[in-house]
Amino acid sequence: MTQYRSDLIQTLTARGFLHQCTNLEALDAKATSGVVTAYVGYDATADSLHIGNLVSIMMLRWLQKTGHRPITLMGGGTTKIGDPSGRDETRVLQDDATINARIASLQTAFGRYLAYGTGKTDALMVNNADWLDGLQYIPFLRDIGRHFTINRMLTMDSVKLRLEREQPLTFLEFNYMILQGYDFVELYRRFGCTLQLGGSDQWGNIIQGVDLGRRVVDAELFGFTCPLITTSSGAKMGKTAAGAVWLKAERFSPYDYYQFWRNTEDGDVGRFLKLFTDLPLEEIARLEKLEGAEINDAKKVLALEATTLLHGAEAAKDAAETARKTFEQGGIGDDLPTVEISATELKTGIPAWSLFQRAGLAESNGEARRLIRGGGAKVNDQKCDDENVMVTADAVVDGVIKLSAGKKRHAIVKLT
RNA sequence: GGAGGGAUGGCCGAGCGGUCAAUGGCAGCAGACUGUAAAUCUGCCGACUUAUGUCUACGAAGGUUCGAAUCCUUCUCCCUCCA
Repeated sequence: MTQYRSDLIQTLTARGFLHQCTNLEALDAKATSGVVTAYVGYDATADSLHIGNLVSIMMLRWLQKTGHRPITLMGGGTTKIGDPSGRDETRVLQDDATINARIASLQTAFGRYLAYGTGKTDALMVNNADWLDGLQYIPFLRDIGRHFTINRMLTMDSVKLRLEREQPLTFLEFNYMILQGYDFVELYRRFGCTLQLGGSDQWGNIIQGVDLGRRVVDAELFGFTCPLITTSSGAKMGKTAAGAVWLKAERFSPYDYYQFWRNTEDGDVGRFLKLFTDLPLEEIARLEKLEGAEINDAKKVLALEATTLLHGAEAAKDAAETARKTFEQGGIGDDLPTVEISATELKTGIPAWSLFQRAGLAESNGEARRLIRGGGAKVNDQKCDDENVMVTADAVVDGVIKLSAGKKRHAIVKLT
């Protein structure tokens, strides 16, 4: 492997973050000689970040750890346009209020990974609505628009794919890459930002910014992308039973988050440890050597470390403990999802199917019935094969009833 | 502006008057095997206290018919060709 001089590039490459870079040698040299300011843009497409955003956040984290300054750019302006990259359809347009509420909600997650402040390497939070909202059409076209050729834009993947698939691409969306390019230049002007990080799908957009920088401000800007993270079986990461893996605790509990990492496929453990934890590479190398059932230990480390980063040591430990109790001892952990049922209601008895639905283990009563018929349901670890059986106060053990759907999904019913 | 074609369940995609809650594939859930892994095999996969029952659903609204995802009319959106 090539040796790089800067801690930054050394770390990013060794940990598997590098996919493409516009000029790696020059960036390496620059990172050796001083503080590099770099940014990643996040559009407010939801009120929480998800696992797909995590790789880029980890890149910013390493950037800061190796003595540079990260900027998290909130797409208050660009969200109003909608990035066509990787999409067959136009995104639904959101109004200002929604976008601003989402941005506010996103910001908390970043604080877990980056240290914000006013110091030399403290992270900055910036919103591109600050400069995009006030743009004037004609001056913008003349100053910035003239540097973009349609010829070039048509060759961009995001555009090309849409056209090839005969899906409509609106003029609004067509402008997205211009605005993202302009963001880069604006961040250079305001903060001396010379590097944009992002996922490999952002390469085209990033390149536009780099080109624009050379033309408009005569500066060499750098682009650096990380690979799109998929599991070794090729599935896109971040999809689970419950949908996307969100970073917000209200949408995806620390326990679920822990379990998500705990269930990593064997072949991904080493790669994920490098990308999603702070563990030193020597330690990871040791864990990677584990084979067979022992690799579960590596998965536990991965789960604990990743959860600690996002939700804190306390919550991570609780999640790990709950998982240990639930899976290794067949007991009940405190972090399991809980439903409260009144004691009087239980006295008369509740049908099993209804209980599973209310505990969130099935989305509808019908699904709960199917679960029970299929033999996947357990009450207090006893197989429940009659959907109509009444669960009464007799089932209460130590004040709770434990429900299981399959081997991995559990919930507890508490009396009130 | 003119002429054609299309819109089906989370996605892809059959069906073209009854037997259609709608073939198939993907995704998902459960079971078996395991290591809370992968692969494989099996079952399930609109809702309703489950019922040879009811309701909702094949872009939207009307209509024809004993009966419509399927036929007709209007509307909306998309695609292709011509101008």
